[in-house]
Amino acid sequence: MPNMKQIAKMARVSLGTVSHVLNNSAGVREPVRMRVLEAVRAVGYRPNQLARGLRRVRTSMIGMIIPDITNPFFPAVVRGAEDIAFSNGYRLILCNSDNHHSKELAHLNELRAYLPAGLIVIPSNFSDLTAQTDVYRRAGAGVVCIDRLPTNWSGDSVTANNEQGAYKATRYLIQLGHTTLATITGPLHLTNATDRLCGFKRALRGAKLKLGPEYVQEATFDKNGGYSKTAILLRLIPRPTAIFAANDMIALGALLAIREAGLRCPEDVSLIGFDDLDLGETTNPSLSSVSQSGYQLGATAADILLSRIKGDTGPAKHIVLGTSLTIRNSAARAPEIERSIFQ
Amino acid sequence: MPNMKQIAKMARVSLGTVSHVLNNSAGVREPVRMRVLEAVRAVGYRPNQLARGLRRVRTSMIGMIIPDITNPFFPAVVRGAEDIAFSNGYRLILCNSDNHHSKELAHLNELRAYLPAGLIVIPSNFSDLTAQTDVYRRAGAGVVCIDRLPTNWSGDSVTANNEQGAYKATRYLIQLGHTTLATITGPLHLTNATDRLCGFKRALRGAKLKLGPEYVQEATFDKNGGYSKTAILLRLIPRPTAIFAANDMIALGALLAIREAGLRCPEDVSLIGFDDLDLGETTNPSLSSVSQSGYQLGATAADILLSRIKGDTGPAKHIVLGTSLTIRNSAARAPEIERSIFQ
DNA sequence: TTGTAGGCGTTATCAG
DNA sequence: CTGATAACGCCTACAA
Repeated sequence: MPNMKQIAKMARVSLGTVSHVLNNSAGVREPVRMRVLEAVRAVGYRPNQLARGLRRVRTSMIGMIIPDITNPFFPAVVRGAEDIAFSNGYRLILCNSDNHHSKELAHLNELRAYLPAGLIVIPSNFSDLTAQTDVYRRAGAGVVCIDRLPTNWSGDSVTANNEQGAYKATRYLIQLGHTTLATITGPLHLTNATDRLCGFKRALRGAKLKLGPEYVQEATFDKNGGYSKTAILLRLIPRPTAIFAANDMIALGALLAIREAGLRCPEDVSLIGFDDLDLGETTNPSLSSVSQSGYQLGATAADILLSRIKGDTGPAKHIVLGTSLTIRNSAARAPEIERSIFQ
Repeated sequence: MPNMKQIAKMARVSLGTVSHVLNNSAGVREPVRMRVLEAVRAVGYRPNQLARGLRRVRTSMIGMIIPDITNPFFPAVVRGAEDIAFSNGYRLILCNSDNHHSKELAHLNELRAYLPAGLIVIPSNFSDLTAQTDVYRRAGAGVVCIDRLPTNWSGDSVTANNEQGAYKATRYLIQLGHTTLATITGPLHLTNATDRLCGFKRALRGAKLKLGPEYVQEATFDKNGGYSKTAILLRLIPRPTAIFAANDMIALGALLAIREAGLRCPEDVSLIGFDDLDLGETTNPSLSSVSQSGYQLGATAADILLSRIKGDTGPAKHIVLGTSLTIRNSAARAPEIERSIFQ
């Protein structure tokens, strides 16, 4: 690996001059500048990022901590962040927390040793991000929290408008004539789960519909969670004719449970998910879902982080991205009986 | 950020001693050792990875270059690699090449500046990895190539047994009574695509079945590719009664095309994919597919890389992972007519 | 067994 | 505008 000294010798200038042309840190005479650039090109020289980082006390790396890249919603988020980071000369160090706060903490601690310019994190369950990233903020590194927020988070954040998305979905179900609704929420210590529940409830209130607490089931954000809670919901009397699932994985499990109970979706039970994952297009029936852009989530977070890195010290930004309803075939008009009896 | 000097002062020893206990590079008396460790714990000291890397001319980072994290097969690969890397103290720098060799090259060049201990790469289309990673190998960094191999690759590699997987799938279709088969391959400059085609052909030869070249369609590894090529296949006379798709995304497109042609899967056309993605469980009909473990692919690559980093200088390893057939509902016995006419 | 000092490749400060 | 020179934090001969 060539280094600055060699470039300096080739260009017959001093070490300092090379540094100056590389960083535009001083006006260097054009002919000299060209000589240096020529040498750089000739040997394919690249500044050693370790030496640079050591000296500047900051690298061009961004730590990204997510629960699990294997969860179908997160790859797009990572991709969005990587695209923006890459095109600005930053690289992503990817870490999986498995939704476990102790693993998240381990990553947080070990990442510090690389002096990253900043962090983008989707907090784990029971994350104590606010306290744990204090070291970073004190060191001048930005921390952007996305998708869901830990309690007391007051730093930069990017989230989808979960409340609004859930509201849209629920209102759509109501407009289809459903009056006995149910929802399967995510873990309610996660803000995105509670926000979606709020949206669901607001739509119900708006339609003056009431429902007992047993029609709200809390589950993990996965297929199993959706499956087991749906089984419970389908045994209730009156049986719900429409279910709002807090994400598509839950909806997938719900679909399975509906089928196993000998019922049909959407004829007997309508279903709407959240996230609008690709797999929703190919299920049977295809899944109606609240659409949010994971890519945008990641890209926006990277944008904010870069602005912080460039020196923006303004107040915390809280970006909330819009959602839209993708209508496919998993929700239909309420069964006749329901409509005639209750309306 | 505390540094070694502070630890040395706290433990009342010299800087060198601290380094020795941290690296076990010299026998340090137990009481002194304890004093140092105590100080380390007290302030949460972590060796600065940049300084360490600069000095050692090698970091604990592994560069991972993949086509696109958004492709549903790759997250598992990344996860497998990350798990093994993490538990050995290594971190992953993730890069997306978008299957473009120039972007791959850019990543290759820029990653060098971080002095990664090694590289794990899924080569892009028309990759010239062999030449481009020469610098790395000369610098003593390992490079492991996975999933598909560029031409002339002679270094470490981990791939699935694509030929065998395709053979199993095709033989299964033949055993179901199909005699007019077709396949949609991936881009044939990719080794995994050609290997799968070879397996398909071997099974045909084994059953003494012949088929014209128009029954082999080359497509990109995605839904669109599968859709358009299936449309072509379905217009052939005699129409194929079974299609082996080189991956699940292609199969998904095929499913769509079959449905649009007014045909039923599997009654009119049987279908088998490759990769066994999660989404295959929820399609209608659910997708039979050749199963390969992306996680294992990534984890094995990381294992090999770590052994190289630890000094293994043995001959290149070529690990080939097994495949299995996951049977669901997209393939059925050949239609009666076909069986009676041709058998 | 412990301590000392040089240098890894940069950047930044400060003379000239 | 250009060129020495001193850190940055760590590792490793080598000396004690």
